Amino acid sequence: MLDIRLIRENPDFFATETAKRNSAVDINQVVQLDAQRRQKVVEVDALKAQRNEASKKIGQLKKAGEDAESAVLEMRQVGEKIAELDGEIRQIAQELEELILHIPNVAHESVPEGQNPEDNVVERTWGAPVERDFEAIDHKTLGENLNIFDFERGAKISGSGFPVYRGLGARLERALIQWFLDCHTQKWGFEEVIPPYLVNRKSMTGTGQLPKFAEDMYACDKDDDLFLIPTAEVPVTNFFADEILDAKSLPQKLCAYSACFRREAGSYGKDTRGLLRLHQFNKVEMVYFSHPEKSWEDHEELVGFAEQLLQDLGLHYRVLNLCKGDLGFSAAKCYDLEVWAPVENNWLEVSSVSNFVDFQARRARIRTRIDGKNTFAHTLNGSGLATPRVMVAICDNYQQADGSLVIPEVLRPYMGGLDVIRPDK
RNA sequence: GGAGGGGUGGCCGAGUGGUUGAAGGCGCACGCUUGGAAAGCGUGUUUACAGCAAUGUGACGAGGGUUCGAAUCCCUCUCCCUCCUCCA
Repeated sequence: MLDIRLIRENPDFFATETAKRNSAVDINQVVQLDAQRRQKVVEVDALKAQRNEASKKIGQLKKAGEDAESAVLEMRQVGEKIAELDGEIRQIAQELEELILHIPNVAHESVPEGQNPEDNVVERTWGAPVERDFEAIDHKTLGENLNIFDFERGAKISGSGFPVYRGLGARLERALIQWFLDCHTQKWGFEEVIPPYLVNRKSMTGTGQLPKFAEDMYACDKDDDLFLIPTAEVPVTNFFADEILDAKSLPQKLCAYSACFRREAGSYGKDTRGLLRLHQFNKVEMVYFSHPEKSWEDHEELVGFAEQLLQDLGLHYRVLNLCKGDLGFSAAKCYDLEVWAPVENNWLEVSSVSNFVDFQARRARIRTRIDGKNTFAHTLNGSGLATPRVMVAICDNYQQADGSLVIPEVLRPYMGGLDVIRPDK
């Protein structure tokens, strides 16, 4: 959520910047509603001041046993006027809030201009494509041959987009998750949390999934008003909602494994093969609660952690600085990490590392006290990492001519020392 | 699911219709005291909105109602605790 005071001071800037991010919200209307609301507040505050004073006098009169009837009658009328104005203010405020909740964040100055994915800027590339002398097969075929994925049974149980990992595939998936978590907690100082997978409406609004993106989420029965999390970002960022964090404790670094659930409405038929786009997948998420003056440094550090994972896996990847038009709703800046999948002949997004500055913090009321003043903290997060496309990249890069799959070295301790998965197993 | 109890400031805790934004305590900050510290003493210490400011208004889990006036009375919801029931 943007600061209404800033919008009020510089409406043109916000109109231009939010338009670049495909916002449909009319900033003019926002400014007008805000002015209306404030004008009525001033009006009603004056009436309330009058009433408070009169009430005090009435109390004194009654205590002294004197007649206060005329003042009571007069105040009854003032009370009615106050109720009327309060109602109008509430309605305007609601309308205003609804609009503001739909306005995207404003991008940082280092974010490239642009509307399309082609306008994203490649910041750097690491590694190089594998070289080999045989025709590699796609991960779906490879995985089914090796009996490590079962897409048909997943579809039977739940539908397409719900894969089953089986046997050594299940173990490999678990190895990835555990190795990710161990890096975060043992090497980089994150505290691990295991959050709820169902969250309430307030939490979904706090991180910016609601109200705008309701159709992207699985929702439970209306009576419960609970939503399946699309990412651990939601429960973990809301961990400190409504709290005031000690500035000395920042950045607070939390990480979490969770299953993630996404309806992927509107992307039917896109990347449907195998593990490329799923309704349920596994991800380890990193979340930072940062000092407002340090969040940009922290953002670079965070993307570094995600990159380190890919480097340790020996996977060729690139880092994109997303342009304004491609940036997620809540982010002020976002790096996407894309891993090279040679069989797909494509770059696959495996991580998004975002700085939301105070956008989520204002919605979720996550604050910190700086020089005696309460200020919104900055929130950041990054995938570290989402497993499915990493698994695709491993399949694409680590398969051998005989149809076996070599286990990346860092994962072998988590596989009981196993170094290769063979078709006969 | 049934019965009961409770949500007040950073924390504990008083307060059942009228200068109570809130006693008292703890904690914290600053000052005095000290060679230094502790103790002691003094002062200060919630937050949002409007305003250049003085100041005004709102907020005692949330929302609604009664009243000239609500932390205090009524209704709905929510969360926590205890007991019973049920269950991995």
